[in-house]
Amino acid sequence: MSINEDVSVNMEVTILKAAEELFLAKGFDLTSTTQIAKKAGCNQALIHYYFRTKENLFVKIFESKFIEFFSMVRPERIHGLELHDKLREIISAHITMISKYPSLPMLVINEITINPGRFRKIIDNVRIMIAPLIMEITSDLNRAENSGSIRRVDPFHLLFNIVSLNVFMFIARPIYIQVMENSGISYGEFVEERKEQIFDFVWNSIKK
Amino acid sequence: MSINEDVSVNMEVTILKAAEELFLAKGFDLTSTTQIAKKAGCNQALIHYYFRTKENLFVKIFESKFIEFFSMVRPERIHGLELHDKLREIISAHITMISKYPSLPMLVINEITINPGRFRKIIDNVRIMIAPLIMEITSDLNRAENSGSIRRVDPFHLLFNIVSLNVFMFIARPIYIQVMENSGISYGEFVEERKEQIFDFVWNSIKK
DNA sequence: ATTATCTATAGATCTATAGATAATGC
DNA sequence: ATTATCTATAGATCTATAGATAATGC
Repeated sequence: MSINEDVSVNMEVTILKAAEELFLAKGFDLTSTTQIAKKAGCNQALIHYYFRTKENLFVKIFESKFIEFFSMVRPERIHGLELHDKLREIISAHITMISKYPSLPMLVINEITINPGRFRKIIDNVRIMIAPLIMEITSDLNRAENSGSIRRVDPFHLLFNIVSLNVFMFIARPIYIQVMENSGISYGEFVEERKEQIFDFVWNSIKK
Repeated sequence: MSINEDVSVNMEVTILKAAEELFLAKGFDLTSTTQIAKKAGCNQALIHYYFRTKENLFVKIFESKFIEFFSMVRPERIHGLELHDKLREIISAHITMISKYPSLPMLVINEITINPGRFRKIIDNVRIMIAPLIMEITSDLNRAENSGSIRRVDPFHLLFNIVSLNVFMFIARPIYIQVMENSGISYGEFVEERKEQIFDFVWNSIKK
């Protein structure tokens, strides 16, 4: 049960790891400092010694995961590509990125539902980080449209479609697992399959 | 605050209404019987008099919403239609259906995440209810494929795509509202717009 | 000396029940 | 008499803090 048996390691870090695991799996409200302490292998008071409040600990983890998550977005890598390859690359990279923290989308949505405003700062940052990507795609779409290689599409709806397709499978994972339980195909295989399927679906929809 | 000032009305029903509103908005764990009692305008013990446990009350509401939700699926209405119109109709009806309880998808996913197995019975029912719809769509797709009006598509992935597109906007509603807050377009308008956009996106993807 | 860790506990929930009182149906 | 509603409270959390003890760095 305890995350780290090696006493020589910093207990502050051990607590962070234990808390991360629990917060990602169950969210803020359903995780207790008692559970975190048990998993980290210390007593509950030590958590407050290092982080003062449960909220502090949560925000620390939440922000660091968020930054790590969005720092995976590397728009440079896709710069020179054709629209076709660029979209394939974006979809695949986005799904790979979420795969690393499959419960993060759900956590973000839940926490924003429970406490909108708490993450305004974070949302603003995300908006700033993804703005250039959106601008680039928009102008790519316009160019492709004018050259006649794709039909006329609304960039906002196209991006919303892609995000819906990419994220939903992670949100619905527990249902998928229950419904598909003896279908012989694992969840990881399904995710890989979706990368191609989603790209094909998107590309067939916009190409002329 | 209290849901029903009319004393002549059955308090059992008033409690159910108050509980429904709170459970749908915040889920099982974040709703307390104390809050339900406050909203219903009675004391907390009365809830246990009528429903014995909080869990009983929750399951009662959850199951009734689930049944109401899926009873809106009326596959007869789309029977005679061409694939093109049938898909348009299914997408529009599905979105309308969710619009009535926009927080239900989130609730279902959260509860299944927290307690998989608790809703096995319900999931089995859903599987049985939607099976004929899936069969029908599958054979329609095969027919359209053979007649050359659409390209070859995997029915499972197509349906998963449609569900992703239809449901995600409701799941992500709190984020959408925060991000789009002064964009001038209301959430309801956005949902209406999505009905057309999703259908066009889907149809363009599969048509030949 | 300072920092890390523990024990103990206050104060705030929350669910569920026991038992008293009020309202209703014969 | 029966059913509906209330008050009071037990017992189980949970977060946060105070204060004691153990470990570490000079």
